[in-house]
Formats: sequence, C-alpha cells, structure tokens
Amino acid sequence: MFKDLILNKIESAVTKAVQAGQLPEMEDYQKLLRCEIPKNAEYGDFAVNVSPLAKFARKAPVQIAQIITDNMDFSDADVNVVAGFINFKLTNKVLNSVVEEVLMKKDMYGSNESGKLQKIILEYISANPTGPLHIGHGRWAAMGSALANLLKFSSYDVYQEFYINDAGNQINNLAKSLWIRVLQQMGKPADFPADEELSKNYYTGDYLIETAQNYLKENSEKAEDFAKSCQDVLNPSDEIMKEMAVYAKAQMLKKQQDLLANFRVHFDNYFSELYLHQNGYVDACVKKLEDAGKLYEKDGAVWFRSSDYGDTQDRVIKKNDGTNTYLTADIAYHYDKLKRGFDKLINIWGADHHGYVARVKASIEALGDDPDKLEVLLGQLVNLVENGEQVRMGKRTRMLTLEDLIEEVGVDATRFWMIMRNIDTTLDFDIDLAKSSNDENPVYYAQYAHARSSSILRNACAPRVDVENNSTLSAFFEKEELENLEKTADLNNLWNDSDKDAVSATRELILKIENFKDVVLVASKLRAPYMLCRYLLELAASFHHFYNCARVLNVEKEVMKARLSLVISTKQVLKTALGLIGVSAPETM
RNA sequence: GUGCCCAUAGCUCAGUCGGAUAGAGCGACAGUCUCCGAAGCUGUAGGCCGGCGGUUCAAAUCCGCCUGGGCACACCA
Repeated sequence: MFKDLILNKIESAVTKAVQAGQLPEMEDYQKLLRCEIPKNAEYGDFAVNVSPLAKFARKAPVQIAQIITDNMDFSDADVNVVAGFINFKLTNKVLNSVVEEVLMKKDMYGSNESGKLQKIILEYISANPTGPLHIGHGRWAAMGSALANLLKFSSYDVYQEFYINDAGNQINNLAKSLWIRVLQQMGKPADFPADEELSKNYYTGDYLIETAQNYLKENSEKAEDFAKSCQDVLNPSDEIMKEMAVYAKAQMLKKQQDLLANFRVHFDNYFSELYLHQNGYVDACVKKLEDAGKLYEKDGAVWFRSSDYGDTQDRVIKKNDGTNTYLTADIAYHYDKLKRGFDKLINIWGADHHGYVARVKASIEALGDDPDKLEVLLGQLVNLVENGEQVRMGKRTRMLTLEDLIEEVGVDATRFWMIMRNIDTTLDFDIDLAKSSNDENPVYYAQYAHARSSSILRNACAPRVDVENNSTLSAFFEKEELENLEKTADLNNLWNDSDKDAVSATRELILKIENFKDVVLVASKLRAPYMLCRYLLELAASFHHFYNCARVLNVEKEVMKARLSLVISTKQVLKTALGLIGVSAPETM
C-alpha cells in the first residue's frame, strides 16, 4: 500500500535527520503521523501532516516538513511542502504498477493478511423458529454475511453460526397455535381465545395455516387420532404438544433457511438451544458458576453475581419455579463457543438487547475467560418508509416480512440498502427508492459501472459495422489478445494523451483502485461493511468520469490496450467489492 | 429517573487516532447523446456540524452541562 510506503520513507528520512542533528530524538513519533488522502486533490495524492511533531522537535511545522523532505529519497513521487504538510504526487510509473497488480492478482486483489490465524465465530440473526423472519432480521442477515466475507478476505478464519432459540415458552405457544390451525384445517371447531390477554400466548398469524396443511398431508391418520383424544382444544396433551412443537419448529426453521439461502446468507452451523439443555451443558455451566462462588439464593431464586463484573445489578439464573432463564442458556452457549476454541466471539445484536452485553461478558469473566473475546455489534433498528411515511411495524398496519420485502425490491437492492448504512444509525429503508431502477437508487449506479465495463470489453472483441460503406469491419481485438494484455500492453500509453482531463481522470481512477486495499483493511478492523458500499459508489463514479473523459475503443491501438487494461482492472475490483457485500455484478442490465 | 446510541445542506447520509477551504447522493436549477451503454457526465445554488461552556497551536471530531429523538431498564424469550 502506498500509504505504508510513504510512512516508511518519512521514517527513514527522520532517522537520517536525527543522525545529522537536524531533528532531536523523538520517542514513538510514528504514532503521531498519519498518511491520508487530501480532500483537495490539488495538494497531491497523499499527504502527511507533521505538525504533531512540533512539540517534540521544538520547531515550526513548516521547518520540520522541509527537513524531512530534504532528507528523503523518493523517486516514486513528487514531494512538496505546504505549511506543515508534506504532499506526495505519485509518478505515472508507480500508478502503472497498480494496474499490473490487479491484472496479476485478479480475485485476490485487495485481500490482506491482517486477520491471520484469528479464529472468529460470528453469530447473527438467531431468530426464534416461531415465525417468518422480519425486516430487522434482514439487516443482520445482510450485514453479517457481508462482514463474514470481508473478514475472510482479510484472512480471518470465520465460522458463521445461527443460534436457534428452540426452547422455552415461545415454543409451547407455537405448538398450541399449530394445533388449533390443524384442527381448523380438519374442519373441526377450534379457535384462538377471544380474550386479548390470553391470545397473547398464541401465534395467530396466517403463516401457520400452511404449516397445518403440510402437516395434514403427511400425518392425516395421526391427526385424526389426536383430535379424537383431545379434550381441551386450548390445552392439548403432552403428546400432541410435543408432536406439534417438533413439526412446527422444523418447518419454520426450514422456511427461514430457504429464505436465507435465497438472500445469499450461508451459515456453517445452526446451533440448537434445546441441544444445550438436553446435553446438560446448561446445568454444567450453572454448576461451574456455583463452584466459583458466583451464585447465591434470594427470594427462592438463584442469582448470578454479575455486578461483581461491572453489570448494573445481579441477574436471576434460576427462577423460583426451578426453571432457567433465557440468560442461563445464553451463558452456556457462549461458554460453549469459547470451549470450541474461538479467539473472538462476534455477535450482531439488535440495540434492544444492549442490556445483555454486560451480563454475558460478566459470565465469561466469572467462568475464568477473557470477556474482551466477546465483541457485540449493536445494530440500530430498521424503519420502513413508504410513500414518504414511516410504516409502523405494529399490529394494526400490514405485516411486512423479509420475504415480502425481498420479493418486492429484489435481493441485490435489499442487500445493498441493508448494508449501506453504519450499523449504529437507525436505517430508513425507503421501499419506493429501493424498488426504483432509476438514478435515485445507488445499487444500480455501482452495478451499471460493472455492466458498462463489461460492455466495453465485449465491444472490443466484436465485429464492427461500417455505416458509411455498409460493410463489416473486423474486431479491434481477438479474445486471447485481451486475456494476455498484462503481457503486451504498455501502460505508459495511459499518460500520452494531450487531453488533461483524460489524464487526470485516469489518475483518479487508478488511485481509487489502489484505495481498495486500504478500505478492506479498515472496514475489517472496524467491522464496518458499509464502507464497502461507499467505496463502490466512489469507484463507480471514478470509472464513469473516466469513461466520459477518455475514449477506450477506436483510438490508437497501443492506447486502446493500455486503457483496456485499466477497464479490466476496474471491472475486477467492482466485481470483488460487489461480491463481498453479496450483490451481483451483472454483465448487462 | 438510570444506562446505551444518535443529532452535519430541503431529504438520506459520509467524515477511520483532533489537522489544509466540512464532503457525497437525492431533490432544485442550467448544460450534455451523428462517437465505447444518458441507469451516465459537467456546472450552479444550498452549512453557526442541535445549543452553551471547556481542553488544545488546532475541535464536526475529545470533556462537561443542556435540548430534541431512538432503544433498553423482568424470576419474558
């Protein structure tokens, strides 16, 4: 990366200056220096502000900048000093090397090794298998999968997991609800309680009707027997409950999984909460906390001393009816993750769960591990906007599921919009905009750049029509010729154009391509896939600008070869970046 | 009431460890297709970075207080 290269040059220049007595010894001064891209391109391609050194060097920033520059030997850039800034403008030769690098590394261009050896388990969505995924889940789904791609690209060893909350009361409610739907489908008198309080314990949405139909298709005889034996419709026997629970859970999970696959989200594992209970993991974990002296009894319940570890208060781990709380299973789950040998536990949680972070971290520490291994990304929620107004997800208005949304706006647009914003700002998802295939929709802007680059490459190899003579001309290039451009193209031809705009657009585009490496690195470090979206829009803009300033085809042959090399590089980076966020890179649109 | 997050152009948002004149997109206005895809490009207008203090050579950025919004404060999951 050029940024690193420049900082290295500065460091050796400083060393030289210190030896020459022009600058005093400065401890850890490197930390103060940052290589950045100037907002104003007139200053150059990169800049380093040396003002922070003024205090230690006891000199004015301009002087320091001048001393460093005088001691610098840097043939790859024009260097100049403005105030406390050292500005760098790279030579064309170095810019050529960027294009060469992309052509050589192809799919791997932009990847880095910063995450080497770190084993990460990334947990996200983790919905109850009690109904369809909603739009909020969609944000975690898109972000989580994009983050996984991104981290892998930075050489992290990423394992993606979905925690199924398939134990507890909600499942009983699901089973009861399915039973009512099954009876209804059999034509028997059955309905949810009319009382509003009581009906809260049922899933009254239509989606269980289909599940009931499927159940009857496969189990009609069994259902008849159940129906005969059932005395109280609202309180079926344990046998019926178990049957309904197992069936409903499996169906709901299957539906969720199918939808996620369609949404380009792939988990390495679906981890069942029930499994934790059934294998005694939860009890074992409670025992371990007890042995560590971190539990006590009060009011008939068992409490965990989470406040010993920074939580605002202690938490109940066993209710006075003897059953575990949700937290208990969660503690066991995270303990299990650690036992599986992961270095980092990254969770994506909705902001409404932020209160849980402290207690789960507390449990990790109480169980003798490092709480900093747990990294929770708290995501703000999604507001749906339609016709310029917020669609409340409440009971009265229509229920829009993730499936509905994807059907309405498509996978690409949904994913892009879900990832586009920083995770800690509330996302306004404007359905009308996301659906629109016009210039208001950023997804198409990025994809269009890819389609356009593809189109140029197609045209380069296609026979041409001579309108004046109504005859056919041969193509500019054979396919093989294009594939071997990195060997035959002389990239110096990028810079021969007397048109200043063409040259500066070329510079801008190449620098943007080079910037990709830095974006991947920073976005990985900050766990911020939204940066990829912003980058894509910037890269697309640079490409469109280049396209309008510099003709690629039907110019002098050597110029064509050089510019086609750049088009191929751009197309590659667009494709890689789109791939990381799970959005398709179309050849045509 | 307490804790977490947020407040930047008419709207939606960037601004990575404090640094040069605060940036995009949309919307508005004005240009631009006998030429590789006009889903594009070029230009103009638009800002007391919610308010007040503080730290600093330097604050949208850090600290304190205030205002306005979101979320959470269960022996629910």
